[in-house]
Amino acid sequence: MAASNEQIAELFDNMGTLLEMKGDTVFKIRAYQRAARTIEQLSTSLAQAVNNGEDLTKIPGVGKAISEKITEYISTGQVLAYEKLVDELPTGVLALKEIPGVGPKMAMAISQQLGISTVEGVAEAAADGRLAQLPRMGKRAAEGILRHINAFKELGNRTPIGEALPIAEQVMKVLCEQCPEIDQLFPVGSLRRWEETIGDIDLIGTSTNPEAVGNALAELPMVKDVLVHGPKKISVVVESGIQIDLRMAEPDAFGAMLQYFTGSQQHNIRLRDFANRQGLSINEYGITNIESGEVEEFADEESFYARLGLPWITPELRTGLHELDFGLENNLPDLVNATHLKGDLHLHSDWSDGNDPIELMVESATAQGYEYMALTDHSQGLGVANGLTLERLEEQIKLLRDMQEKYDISILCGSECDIRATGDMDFPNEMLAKLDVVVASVHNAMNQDQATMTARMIKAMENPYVTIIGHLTTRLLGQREPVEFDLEAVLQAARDTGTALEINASPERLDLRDTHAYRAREMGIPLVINTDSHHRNHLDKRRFGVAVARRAWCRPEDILNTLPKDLFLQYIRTPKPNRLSVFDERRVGTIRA
DNA sequence: GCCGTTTTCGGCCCGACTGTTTTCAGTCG
Repeated sequence: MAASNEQIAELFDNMGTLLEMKGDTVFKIRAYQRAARTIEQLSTSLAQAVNNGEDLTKIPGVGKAISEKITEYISTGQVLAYEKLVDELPTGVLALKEIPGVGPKMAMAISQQLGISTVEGVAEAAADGRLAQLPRMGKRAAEGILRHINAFKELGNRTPIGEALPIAEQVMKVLCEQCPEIDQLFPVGSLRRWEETIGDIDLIGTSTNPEAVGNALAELPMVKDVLVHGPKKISVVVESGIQIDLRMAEPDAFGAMLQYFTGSQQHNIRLRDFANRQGLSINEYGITNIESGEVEEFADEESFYARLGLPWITPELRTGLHELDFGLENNLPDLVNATHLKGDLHLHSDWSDGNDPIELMVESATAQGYEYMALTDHSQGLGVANGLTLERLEEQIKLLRDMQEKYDISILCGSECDIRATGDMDFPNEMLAKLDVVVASVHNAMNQDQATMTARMIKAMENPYVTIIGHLTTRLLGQREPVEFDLEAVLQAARDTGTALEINASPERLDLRDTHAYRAREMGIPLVINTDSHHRNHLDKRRFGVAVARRAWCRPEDILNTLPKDLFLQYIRTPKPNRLSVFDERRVGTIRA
């Protein structure tokens, strides 16, 4: 199994940390960290790039040295310079840095002076007083670390956006009720960028009485711990274990504050570097002319970016990878949003494992303003989900055709049909031919090796009746790893066969993920944003799928279910792969970076 | 270690907060 981009990114992350522990120059450390962040966001496989003999130094932040290390890792499975560093430093020291509040310096001190190499060991040393004996440590600092270890155990590192966003919305609502003097209050950070997982919930706001807002947050009933309580910044932990940071800003300088706290860190570093070259320096309060020392304030982000000669950049694109270059050329795409969607093509009813009767699902789709929807209950093979037999599916089709006359929305007959372990579909083609939409999904035999799984997926796409592949990788965020398959080969088959791929908006899936969707878009594969709703209230989870599409730089014309009804029906009624022409006609060019 | 509309050498984002400190290092984002 070739090294994945994630593994390579982790290696360079660790490399940076180890160099920091060793006391190497900060710029070298940053170079490794920057390369790690960039590699995480690549939409193509580095292993494949190396095998194709591509020039890796074209990747921003990757120069000669890092390029050689990537090649070494992919061809030999290790990097000698890294192994050497690991040997030089105390064992287990990397694990200690995982504790929030413990950085490289403290990890080294704990490791060298106390001989501790595990998180549990640190907890013991914090409890028995040894930790407090270290230089620049004390009782309070040791207590803080113990608290962090306990919180870390409870929740792990990051929270899926589907859990974090409702908490943020609830806290903001209660805070606004308690403090009527709040003028503005926004989520920022990874939440505003719609990342799939969230570290902390970051909020910023303006108020005529900012201190009162901070105090009110500390006093909220759901707050179980206050970590930091300064005049401008407050950090608390709420019951679910997630941390909330609140910063209060001056209204006249809100634009700079909003920009700064939205990040990402890499975006901000590149933006500040860009500003420096214009003789300007950026901080969260405004833009300073380095020569004159004059500070300009900005009430909104548009004017802030405009001062630097850039268009406003939507938060989903602020990764620090290509967005500044595209902005400079005024080439940023007009991204898809929820109002562009004209239908949802993956919905379950209580005929299989959904919660609600068909009528309620139809009404819910109508309430979203959709022109069409597909009911796609599970197929017979998925017994645990009460999958439909051939007979029940026939019955459902007849029912749906009869129901149609009562509704304006087009009700399409569909199935979420299992892709069997062999790559065969769970229903015979004679049955599939009677359906308008077939979403083909993997639900079992997920441990197949890469070659078998790849062949299985491609075989499914070669079926003339398969409209869409559902949740391609089958991952569950934080719970189940994606299945192993050759992404590039599968994407190529999707394009060749005229099979659409789903962006499953269910926040525990988000599958395709952003980088995969980015690559699929580049290859001209029709993408469908579906909610996979099992409840009438789940259709508005589309916002999570829309966010994935936006992070993948998708315009409305890159998304199949933005097609108006007539064109969409024309698409599904045209045989594969010729139906692609209906999709392609709307797309003028492709954004490549 | 990376990079170039000042540069192939000499720069490299910026500030808040904490705890242990009499001026600041470490961590975080």
